Amino acid sequence: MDMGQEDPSLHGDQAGIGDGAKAVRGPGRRLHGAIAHKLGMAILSGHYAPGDVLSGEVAFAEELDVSRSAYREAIQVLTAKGLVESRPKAGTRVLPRHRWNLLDPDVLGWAFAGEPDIQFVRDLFELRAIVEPAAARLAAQRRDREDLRIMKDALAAMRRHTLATDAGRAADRDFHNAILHATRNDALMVLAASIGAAVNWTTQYKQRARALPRNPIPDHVRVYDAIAAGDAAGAAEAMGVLVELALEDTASAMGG
Amino acid sequence: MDMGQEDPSLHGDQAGIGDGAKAVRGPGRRLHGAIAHKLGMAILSGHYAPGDVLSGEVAFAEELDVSRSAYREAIQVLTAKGLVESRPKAGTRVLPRHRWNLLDPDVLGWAFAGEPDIQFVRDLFELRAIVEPAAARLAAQRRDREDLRIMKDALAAMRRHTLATDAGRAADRDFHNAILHATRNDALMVLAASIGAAVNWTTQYKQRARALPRNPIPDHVRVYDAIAAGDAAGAAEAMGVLVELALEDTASAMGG
DNA sequence: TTCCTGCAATATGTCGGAGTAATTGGAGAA
DNA sequence: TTCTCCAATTACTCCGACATATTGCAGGAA
Repeated sequence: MDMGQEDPSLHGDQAGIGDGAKAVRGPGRRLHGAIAHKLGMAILSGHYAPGDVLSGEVAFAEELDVSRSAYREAIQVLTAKGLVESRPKAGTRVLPRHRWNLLDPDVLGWAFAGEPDIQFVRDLFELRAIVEPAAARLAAQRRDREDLRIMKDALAAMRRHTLATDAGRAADRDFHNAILHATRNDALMVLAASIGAAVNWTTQYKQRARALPRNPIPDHVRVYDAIAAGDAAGAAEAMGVLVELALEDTASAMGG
Repeated sequence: MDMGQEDPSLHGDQAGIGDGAKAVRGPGRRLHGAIAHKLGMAILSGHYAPGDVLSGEVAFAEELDVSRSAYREAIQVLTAKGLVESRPKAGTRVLPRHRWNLLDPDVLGWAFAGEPDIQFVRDLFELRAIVEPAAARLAAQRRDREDLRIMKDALAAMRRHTLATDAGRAADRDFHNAILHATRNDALMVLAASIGAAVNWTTQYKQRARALPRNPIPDHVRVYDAIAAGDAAGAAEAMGVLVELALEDTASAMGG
């Protein structure tokens, strides 16, 4: 998924997408992947609107200074994610938004790479507020001893490092992932992991905007205790509180 | 799982992925799309297991009787959906299941193309049972007059045609889509639409397995009435009943 | 022996050009 | 005006060559 680590140098957002393509290409990232990344961000950021055509294969590939092969492979990636559609004689057009695979990890990453759309962030939090408490409920019913051990360890790590550090945020992810794993539901795991990764990206904003407004540990402990006790309703409610808090913090940090 | 190396001499109707590629290619479907479709189904059906390598670009492309370009574009599609990963010198390997974008519409389609995995179907229904009632709750709070009109029309069409006909099923989809649209949440819309499309695919089994075990219209009406009345809790509960019923029908039809 | 360094083999990645197929839009006829 | 057909444009496919990166082995040092 690779949520980004975008190259700050490409923020020169002139009229043309052209040139600078190779500058985006990080180590280990293939050329067509870089092109897809660039075009995906350009579409998600609104630089290209639905209905716009990406002027001809040859012209565009030449403008980006890459071969048609690399350009076409990038387009296949975008097509696979429902962002564009190519037809002979018509060119490749940006599809209407409702065709986009908004829950695709890469698409989410592109959406949050630039200035994320406020409404979309709210939608995601709303979905999270639906899914995560339900996940906690299932986890409370299905967790085993091993699940609880992992959660406990993650909680301890969170206490040690706090959410201000990378290690602390990693522990936070581990905790939530352990809950998802305890649901024994692959679809739920994939969904929550995608949303969580994208939304946690906004946590960086939150941390940057102001000091931690509240100690999140007690809320996490409450979730853990409910899951450990097998209290389904309690786990769902405690997790609901957690998501609600995250929403408030993010909203205030983004000026909502 | 050893599908990788095949003796090129046996060109009969072996279980190999090779040949027949062009036969799959329907009108309007591009060659690389057909390849991706074929390989995607082969992976989702377990023909290739996670960790298996798709033996060399050149060899595989030749086996499929397509050019390397077409094969590579297909691989990019699968890569974009998290099914495989290609590295120089190492080949393209099937990724572990937790990396797959299970909620991608195409991936869902491939998963349900053959014999869908029972556990996965249950996971999806569980997720549906979480998401759809929540969607109905939001719809009850946010619907406008236009939304209600569309739902009403769809309901009338369902009554006329019944779920045994294509027109009836289309009306059913319209009804549920109208509810999703009324939530004003794009992420929720995309998610529920994907799951619904995949799960409704199993409806075909259901219809084939036995006659409609129960008239679904009254349950739909109950959902509509609650949404129209702005009764959030009632809408969620009524929708929960609807999903539960669909689960029971599908489970019994699949030999659960 | 064990570990590290460097070289070479191999498969993926990228390139550019040639040829095919399909859709579109207009010319021409009814 | 409407329909049919043709031709131009564009994406699609194929091919052969080169670039690049990773792997694994060979050889030397500790």
